[in-house]
Amino acid sequence: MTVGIRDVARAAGVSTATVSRALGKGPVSDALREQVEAAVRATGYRPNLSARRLRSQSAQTIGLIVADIRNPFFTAVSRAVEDAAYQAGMRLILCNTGEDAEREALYLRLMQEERVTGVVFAPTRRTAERLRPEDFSFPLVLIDRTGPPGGHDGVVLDNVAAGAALVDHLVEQGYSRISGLFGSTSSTAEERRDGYLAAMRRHGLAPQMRTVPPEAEPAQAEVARWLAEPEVPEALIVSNGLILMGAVRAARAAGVAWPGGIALAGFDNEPWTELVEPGLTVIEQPVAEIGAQAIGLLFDRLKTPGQPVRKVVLSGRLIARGSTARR
Amino acid sequence: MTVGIRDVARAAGVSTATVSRALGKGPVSDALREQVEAAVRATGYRPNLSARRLRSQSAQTIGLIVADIRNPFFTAVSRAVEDAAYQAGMRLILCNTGEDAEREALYLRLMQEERVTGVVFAPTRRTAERLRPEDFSFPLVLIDRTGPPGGHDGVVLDNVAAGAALVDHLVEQGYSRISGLFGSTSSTAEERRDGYLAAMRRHGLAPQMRTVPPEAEPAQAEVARWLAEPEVPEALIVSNGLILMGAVRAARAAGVAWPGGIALAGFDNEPWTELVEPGLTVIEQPVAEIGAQAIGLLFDRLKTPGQPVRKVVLSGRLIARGSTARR
DNA sequence: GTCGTCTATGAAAACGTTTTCATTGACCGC
DNA sequence: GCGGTCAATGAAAACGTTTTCATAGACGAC
Repeated sequence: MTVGIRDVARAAGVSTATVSRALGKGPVSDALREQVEAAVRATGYRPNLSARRLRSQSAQTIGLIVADIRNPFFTAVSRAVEDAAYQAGMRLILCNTGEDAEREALYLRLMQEERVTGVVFAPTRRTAERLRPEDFSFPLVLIDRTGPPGGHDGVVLDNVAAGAALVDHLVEQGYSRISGLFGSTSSTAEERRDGYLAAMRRHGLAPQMRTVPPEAEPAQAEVARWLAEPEVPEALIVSNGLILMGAVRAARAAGVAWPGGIALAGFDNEPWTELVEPGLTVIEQPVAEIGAQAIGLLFDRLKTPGQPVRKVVLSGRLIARGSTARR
Repeated sequence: MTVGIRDVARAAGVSTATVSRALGKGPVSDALREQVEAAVRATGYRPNLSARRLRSQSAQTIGLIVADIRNPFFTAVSRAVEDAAYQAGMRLILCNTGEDAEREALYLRLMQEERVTGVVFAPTRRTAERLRPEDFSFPLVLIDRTGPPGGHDGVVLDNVAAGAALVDHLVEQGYSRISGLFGSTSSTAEERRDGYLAAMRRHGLAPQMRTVPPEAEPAQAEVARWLAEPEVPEALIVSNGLILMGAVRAARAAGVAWPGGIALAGFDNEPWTELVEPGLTVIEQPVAEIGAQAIGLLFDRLKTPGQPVRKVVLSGRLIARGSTARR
């Protein structure tokens, strides 16, 4: 039989109200608090969180919905969000959508049913467009991906600048036939593409772009096809870490070797990008900062709901390695 | 104002009991079910999961407690567990302990308070030893790490065999001065070490081992120190993917090059182990199978609680790559 | 000494569901 | 036609807490 607060109350010779107050922060005399704590130890009482949430109407829980936890970018951000949440005494529910709009809707509905305190969400472009604040009874903070302006608070990388920075770097290193391979589902990939495009125009170069589902396998297949065509680019910019991995595999399979092979640059400074020869040039994202800022925005909004919508834009950092060595 | 089941009932002109039955699988006439569904749509009703769990005494939730979600082994297992759980209509709570016994205790307590249906857990050795079934009101399935025999159901790799297989492989490739670097917190690392030891003895070779916290940085530091000593091993076997990464970094930093450098072999067939030259020899774990089996054991125990304790032992697969090329 | 204010405590209501129990009416076998 | 079984439904209890409201006593001001 499970032991409830009434069992503790009986054991301590007090009312359930007093037990509740002693365990929380209500006003209780030291003597009784002592008795209650002893009774809790004696009975092995564990509060029932469902009952507590139901009565107090506060879940002390935040939801985190990301595309794919296997993407190290999201793994890292999750850790930061988790740390910040637990610091604040909140629990975390983590969900993977696999970039699938249906599952996104499913999980958002779940969050409503859990009556969560707030949600941090990396939506696909399609979902981001239809996200209306009035549909949610909790604050929603978008990360990595952005919605229509003025909708929700958000934390994003300065993707346009980052995309342009990669082009500038490659031009500086002596490349001119620079192509781009971008993810098809997120606004983030679009912005990186916009940065790429703008920089290419600025340098008077002809852009050449393709689009692919943002995962390793499709990217590998696409790059393999590309490398088999007559006109192979001198350099390739890709829009995330998984696509970068696919590109490296395809290049390896096609026998491309460095130095002298096709130049490669991408996003996310994952550990392996340094280890794979000759080292991959990437834009490093401030992952911990992104997670921390997201929680910060969430708590701010809980405190002052009427506040104007804020978007925090963080800068990436270019890490140049051998894969973009001077031509 | 939040809309509850009584609002729906009023809108549909029925009792709350009928609404509950219509939404669940109770016996309701088609006409009323129709009315209720219309009322739900009209009111935008979303059930309150806390209330539902409280009354029905069933959380439909399973907990997953792992050491570190950044370890790709756990990332992969988590995905498998999550898929299986959602398939069965259960939600998942994911927790990171960072190999810290205190946080393990904290999260186990949390699981009690959430009144979860069951828990899948990768404990540190220290916690595994004190894990007593009678302390938990839900089934607990251990993965990757094992507890004292007969305590809890579990799914593990055949670590002894895997450790030995790496030694056999290296001997076959012509190595004899084979050292081992093992994680300090898990029973898994111990078993791999036992396999290493047994195989070394069987081959009449002198074992040489060190121990390190199972993360990349400490491993890198230890290997760097090791490489600076007068007696450098010909080959190094390490006990998990993070340690392997540390070892590779240290070797790179020390200017070790392949072929001819120190041979390296480890665990976990992560994507980058193939990409980093000359390819790393590893034991691949059946990660999806591990997750699926864990959920399977959990559900079996829920169905027949009295059942004897089962331990599923899965075999790893040796993937030979350039890092252990013939000497 | 009386009144008012404050603090600690207990009794009971409330949170939003599901489930039990009772009721109604329909249908069936005789 | 009558008792009996069955299905659908509603009223109300129950789940385990927190919170509101009331009460009793202690204390201070006058």
